Amino acid sequence: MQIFEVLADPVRRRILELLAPGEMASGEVVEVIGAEFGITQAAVSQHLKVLRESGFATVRAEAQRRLYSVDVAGLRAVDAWIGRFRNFWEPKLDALATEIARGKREPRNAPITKRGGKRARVR
Amino acid sequence: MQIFEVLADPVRRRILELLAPGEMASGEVVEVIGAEFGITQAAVSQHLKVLRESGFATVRAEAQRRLYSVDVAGLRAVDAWIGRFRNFWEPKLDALATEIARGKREPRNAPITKRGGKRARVR
DNA sequence: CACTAATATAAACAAATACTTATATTAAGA
DNA sequence: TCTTAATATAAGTATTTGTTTATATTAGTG
Repeated sequence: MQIFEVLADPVRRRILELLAPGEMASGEVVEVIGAEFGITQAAVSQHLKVLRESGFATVRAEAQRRLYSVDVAGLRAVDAWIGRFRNFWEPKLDALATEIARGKREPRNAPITKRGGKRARVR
Repeated sequence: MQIFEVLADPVRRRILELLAPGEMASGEVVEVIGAEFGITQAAVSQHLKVLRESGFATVRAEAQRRLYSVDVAGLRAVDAWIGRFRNFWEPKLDALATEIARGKREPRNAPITKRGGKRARVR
């Protein structure tokens, strides 16, 4: 399953939120998710499997219990894709945008001459 | 459609990549996506509709053409959700991490004494 | 106005997937 | 070893959704 499809399901996103503070046993996840979404243990277990196999969660055994934790691999991959668009709302990091930002800052430093307004850069 | 489901489709993700450099006519998108994925104009048009209605793209008309652009709303929303986990792989932003970062900056200002190298901060 | 170009929409269908119930696995405890 | 606890897996089903073909819309052109 593709990483973006993994996050497409609200139950799986919620499970990741539950795991965020620290590891959690399958049973505890079943309780919370069961209460919130009204689905069975089997369904939750299948979601946990998806999270495991797609790099969003890891498990360790402790007796019969399975303790799940967040695996950053999947989340980082998603973040990396989004990151290619981040300069759209955070132009600071872009080289060109740095120049633009400097241009925008000029009016602040320049003495007020004749109401420059928007028509700077008249060639 | 939920924002994460929007990104779950590889065609829609690719369309957003195509729009990233700047606006693009529907027809151009159809050409590229059609070549890459082998789907029809109708299919692409429906994907564009999804992107529109979910806040990932905007359109403006120019004669019969529809020029699509990236809308950051959707992407920001996704980024915000991911952001809640970012401290897993970028602990810098954390309050505690800020202090650590300040500590790391010290050697830059401090005069070179005895080949500081990596072992500063020996308490 | 008839025709073409560019795009969107409708209807129908097939594949994917999130669920269910039922059962299997694995470990601890009497 | 029998039983219980905790979790996973199997099989079946219904819903969702991405696609296609066919048609509708909207704007320019002869």
